[in-house]
Amino acid sequence: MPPLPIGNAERRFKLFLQGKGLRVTEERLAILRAVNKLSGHINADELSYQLRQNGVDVSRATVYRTLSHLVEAGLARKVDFGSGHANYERSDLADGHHDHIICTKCGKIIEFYNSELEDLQGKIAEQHGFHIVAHQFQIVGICPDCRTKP
Amino acid sequence: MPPLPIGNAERRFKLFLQGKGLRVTEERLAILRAVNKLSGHINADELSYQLRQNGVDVSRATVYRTLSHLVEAGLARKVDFGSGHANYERSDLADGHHDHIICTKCGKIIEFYNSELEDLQGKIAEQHGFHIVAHQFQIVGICPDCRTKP
DNA sequence: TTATATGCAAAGGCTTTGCAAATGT
DNA sequence: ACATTTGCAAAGCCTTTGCATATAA
Repeated sequence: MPPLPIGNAERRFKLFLQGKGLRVTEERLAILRAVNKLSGHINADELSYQLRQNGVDVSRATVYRTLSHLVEAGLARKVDFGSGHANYERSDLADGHHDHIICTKCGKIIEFYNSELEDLQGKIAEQHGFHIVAHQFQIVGICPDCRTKP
Repeated sequence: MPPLPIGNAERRFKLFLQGKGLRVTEERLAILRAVNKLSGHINADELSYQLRQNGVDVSRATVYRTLSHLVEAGLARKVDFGSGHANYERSDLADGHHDHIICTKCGKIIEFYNSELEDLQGKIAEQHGFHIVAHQFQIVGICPDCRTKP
């Protein structure tokens, strides 16, 4: 008998909410689903718009409040590209961690995972006596496309 | 005969300004000096306040405008810790590049330089065909002090 | 002299918050 | 039933901008 499908984001979110005495609302589930469908990044405004396109009408306030919960529940990550607004990405346990390369010309964002980097992070933290919580690594550069074009 | 003291920030800034047809004003020099005295980070508001303490009265608007110039001139770096406001640090050529470890408990920020990381950055960018402009690396964790205290 | 810089105050984004109405438990 | 959530609109931040005045070149 195969194990139940674990890592189910919806169930995890419900457990998280219930565990904190918070309520499982349609709005919260809709936002979770939208985030969970993401392959890249999104900001609160885009998320609001996308939900509305799908017939779900949630206020920006609720989007912001729910995104915070998702981050706290470990189901989303907040990433800051210095653009003036926060971006969010899905953080499925199966996805694992990744970092970003950003093109300054076209704004393209590429995700990558590099195990050497993960190891190095640990070494550096250790050297300074820190207990790691997370890290953020961003490379800013010019992508192949923009290098060949004017 | 020893060489002239090179890397003089004030002279560099003047050359930068003149080269762009911009003017060398007292306000701009005062802001440059304040940034150049920094050992850590500062945001626009703190910088404004600090200048005022020293008897220099510059508006926040000018502080923002000048910080942009300093960054463009390569004399300051803008760093984003996701705190909702931008931080700036001195970027003396002699200082070289460095990254940050941030304590989530007390907010302490430690700077470090790691050559392996610099190399790795190059490798990763190359793998994706990017031409590097810069990178940002931040480790978020709990510092030794906060680990021993409650 | 003349184009640029400054300061002020207003406007702009993004995000948070207070409150009454709606809703999950 | 009742505490929590939602939506709305207002308020809060940080940052940028328009415009008249001041100033470097």
